[in-house]
Amino acid sequence: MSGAARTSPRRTGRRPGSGDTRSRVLQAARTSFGDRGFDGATIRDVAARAGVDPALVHHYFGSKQQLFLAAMEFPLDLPTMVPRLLDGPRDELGERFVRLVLELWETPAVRPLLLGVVRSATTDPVAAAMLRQLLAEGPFLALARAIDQPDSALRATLAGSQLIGLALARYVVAVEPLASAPPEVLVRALAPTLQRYFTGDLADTARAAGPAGAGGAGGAPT
Amino acid sequence: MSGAARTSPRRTGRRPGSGDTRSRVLQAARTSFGDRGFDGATIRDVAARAGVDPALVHHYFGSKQQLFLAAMEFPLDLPTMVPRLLDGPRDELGERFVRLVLELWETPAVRPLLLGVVRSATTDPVAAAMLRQLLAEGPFLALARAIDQPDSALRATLAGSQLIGLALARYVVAVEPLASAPPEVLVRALAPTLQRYFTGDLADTARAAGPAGAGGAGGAPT
DNA sequence: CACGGAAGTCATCGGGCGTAGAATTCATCA
DNA sequence: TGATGAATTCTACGCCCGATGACTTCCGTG
Repeated sequence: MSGAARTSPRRTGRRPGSGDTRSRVLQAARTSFGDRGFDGATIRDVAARAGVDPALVHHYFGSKQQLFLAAMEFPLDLPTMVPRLLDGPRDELGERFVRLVLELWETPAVRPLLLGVVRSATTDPVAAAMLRQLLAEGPFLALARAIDQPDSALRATLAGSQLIGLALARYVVAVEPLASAPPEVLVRALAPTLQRYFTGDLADTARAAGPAGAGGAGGAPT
Repeated sequence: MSGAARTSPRRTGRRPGSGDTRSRVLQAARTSFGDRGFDGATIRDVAARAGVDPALVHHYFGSKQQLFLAAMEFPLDLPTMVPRLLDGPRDELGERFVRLVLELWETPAVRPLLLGVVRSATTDPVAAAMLRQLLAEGPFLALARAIDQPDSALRATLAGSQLIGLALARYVVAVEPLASAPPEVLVRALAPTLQRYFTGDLADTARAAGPAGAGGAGGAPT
């Protein structure tokens, strides 16, 4: 009754770790941040999903913020992405771009990442900065710059607004029938919009294709 | 020393209320939810902004959820809004719609409300349902239905995706130069997009205006 | 003037959070 | 073999949250 030395339930200390613990934690963090956003996710939940003690998460990543940064750092290879988008008929550029973005969102390994950034960006300043940079300095701007048109910065953010809106409506809020529409339908529906934002006349109100450039477009002329 | 009846610092109980306390709490809730979203906002913060005890907020609204519902219930008069949008040249409909939405966002009394819904919708299910309903059953659908075109539900959500994306990029994340662009520039830039989503050919990929309807559009056919 | 209900405050409970540090076990290498 | 450091767990601190209930003060009504 007093000793209980042999069957002591003291199960502390290191267990024969499987070795991939750190990446399991990272993966758990991605899905947790993706499901709940930065504020909603908790270190305890991440640890539970990874089958690990919460303190271990801290041991590896230091703080919740650093865990978020480590988990959301996605492998977008821009230097090879942009040339591939520019390769092909210029008037199919919008179509190629929409298709690429949709493919990214439909990729199971990538979606939680994007979800995490979008879900967090509405309340967390760090995540907001990440999204801001993605839309204003990422592939959107690179693409807009590669095209010989004025107002490339404005064009990039216009394209970004349409695609982030699509993502929000389709993947975050799940508005029907947008959420269930086949990707190819969306490509056909969105391609002309993107095409126009990148290469079209922004002052054209569609009904009267008047002389281009009249009034121009405000914002930073880049 | 013992009595202290007259100058007793016991300042509890009701104060000669100014009468508009309840609406002050509501207003504080709007700005708090608008700034931080549902999860980020706290009843204590709302009470502090209203200069009131936190328990009073409960006394009035019961729970945080009910407070949110009461604060976000905005006065959008759809029955008079939709006819006004339909009144005028049909090929300027996109332009009128963009202008109306921008005016709403630029109205100081309305912006915190919209901000609150958008900021909360990415993580809170109730807010997500509100946004879903706004995009799929609100003015967007009413407008799309009023136009004699197939796939009105899909058209409505496409228009919604562009405008919610604009809101997210311009007002929530503040992507430049989109955030500082004059409204009129955005009207000109976005009007053709909305016009096409409502009245155009969704299967048209812009470069080849082939026979309409080929392939149609998926999702619910209404 | 009595009184009941509304307005308002206070104190507190129970719970979840991020973070920290000590303790323990395992693997490796001199 | 002995020691050293990394991997892992336990325990706990301090904080803030939403919610509750008792209490006090004011006001309108009869």
